[in-house]
Amino acid sequence: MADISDDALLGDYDPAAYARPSVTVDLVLLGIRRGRLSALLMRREQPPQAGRWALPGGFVAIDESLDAAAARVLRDKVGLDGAHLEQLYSFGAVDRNPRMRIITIAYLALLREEQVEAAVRAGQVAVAALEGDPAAAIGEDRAPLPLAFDHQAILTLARDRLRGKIDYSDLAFAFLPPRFTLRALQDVHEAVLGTPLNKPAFRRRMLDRGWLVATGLREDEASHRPAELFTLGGARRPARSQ
Amino acid sequence: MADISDDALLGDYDPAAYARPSVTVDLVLLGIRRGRLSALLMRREQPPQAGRWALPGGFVAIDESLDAAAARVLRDKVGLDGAHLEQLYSFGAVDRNPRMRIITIAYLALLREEQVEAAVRAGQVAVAALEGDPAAAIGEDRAPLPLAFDHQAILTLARDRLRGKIDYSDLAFAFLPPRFTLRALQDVHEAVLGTPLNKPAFRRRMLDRGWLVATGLREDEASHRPAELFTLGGARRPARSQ
DNA sequence: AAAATAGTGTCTTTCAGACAGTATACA
DNA sequence: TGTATACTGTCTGAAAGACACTATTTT
Repeated sequence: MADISDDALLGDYDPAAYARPSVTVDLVLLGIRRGRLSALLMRREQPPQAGRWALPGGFVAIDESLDAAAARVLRDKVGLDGAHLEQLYSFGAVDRNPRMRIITIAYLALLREEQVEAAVRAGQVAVAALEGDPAAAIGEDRAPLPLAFDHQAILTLARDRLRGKIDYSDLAFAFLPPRFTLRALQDVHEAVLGTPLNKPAFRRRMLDRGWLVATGLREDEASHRPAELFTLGGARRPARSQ
Repeated sequence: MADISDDALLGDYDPAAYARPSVTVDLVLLGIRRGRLSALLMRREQPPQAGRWALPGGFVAIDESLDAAAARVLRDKVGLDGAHLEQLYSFGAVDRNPRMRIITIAYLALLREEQVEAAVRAGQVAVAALEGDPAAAIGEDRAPLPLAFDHQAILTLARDRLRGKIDYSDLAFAFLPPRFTLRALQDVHEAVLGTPLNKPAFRRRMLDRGWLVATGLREDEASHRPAELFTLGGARRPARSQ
């Protein structure tokens, strides 16, 4: 290793002479399903770790950016387009994959309910609720899904990051259709945080923020007083960086 | 690219057959110097971008983790040990380095004043104050240092992340010696945020947090009433994830 | 009218900002 | 005693939690 530290970026050192790690992107696909924060996972059919559940991922090509690789995996492996995608964290433990050295850049992808259902119908992925600490993926039958590699740590970090940012960022809206009620917005916050919130305080906070635009329209299909529909509008700027 | 998306992580696909990006770590070394948030930079002596200023960095070896690579660069290139190191973000634009495809995982390194001075004395790095938006590196002569590659974007992100986390995390203490006064702690916050803070409110907040332990000792070398020295103690847990 | 949820008014508590005051060191 | 900074008491205003109340729709 000592050789590698010599002026690697400063001189005309040739890294081709050394073995390089492979680089992948992995996607943590999150959505709200039945009032719970849930993740989309793929079952591994091949070794290593066949039968375990994994984040959809793929190698980063030599001529594509990290963001482009994440968007490609979303499109080709999950069959979705246009979800909110943001980089989460990079994982590079030497033994995180037993076959070879792989460094992965994990991405957070936030899906609307309809996108979750579409991905499930396409049959590529399964949905699992995220519960506990560290976050476990709980299947429909309430049994935890065994996860491959270090993917439980990645899921846990994704959920914790989302929890940390939900209150001051516009991430919550990535889970919602263009028009939504304040109740639906609160449901998203509550699902992510895993705790109930005070209704008047929540409404005040959201409306005072100035991001929401009332449409004058109301939801239908309600067997009670319908709520007003809002859109995310105009001058929003996150109050803090991540 | 289509080939690469095929079951890359699921099958027994061989990534060795494809060209791989190189992977480096780059260190954003930050410290407080003369009341200003400042960064340590190295002057590039060789092309590409000779004469520009860059973050210290190095290739990630095949058998070392990302964190280990960052610690090695800190030790071998900067001559420091034991600074606070945390991963910041990964940069992977295809053309970020004109010579070859390099993906870099940027790390944030926070230094105490004595560490900044030691690194400068060792002669490997120069100090530059971070000002403006995007963050510019301002040298001793008030002239901005030209930065190499995408390192201005990395510096800006580092500063913004630090600003976002300083209030609810324990990052501020990484800039301080084991024993410090509340005034020194406030100076750190003010330097990072670039704005003055209310003294009574700051004291209340810090003390109510329960992280600080009064030592009963007082600073010396003051030509006025000496302040009490505190240490970072006991049960601290960040109020939020990043 | 009953049921159910939308939406609001208001009291209380908490906490930050402001500012003036007291305390304690050295010169 | 003067000066400089540490440290605190207290007022005010902004915002969150709690809770009860009114409003409006479907059945």
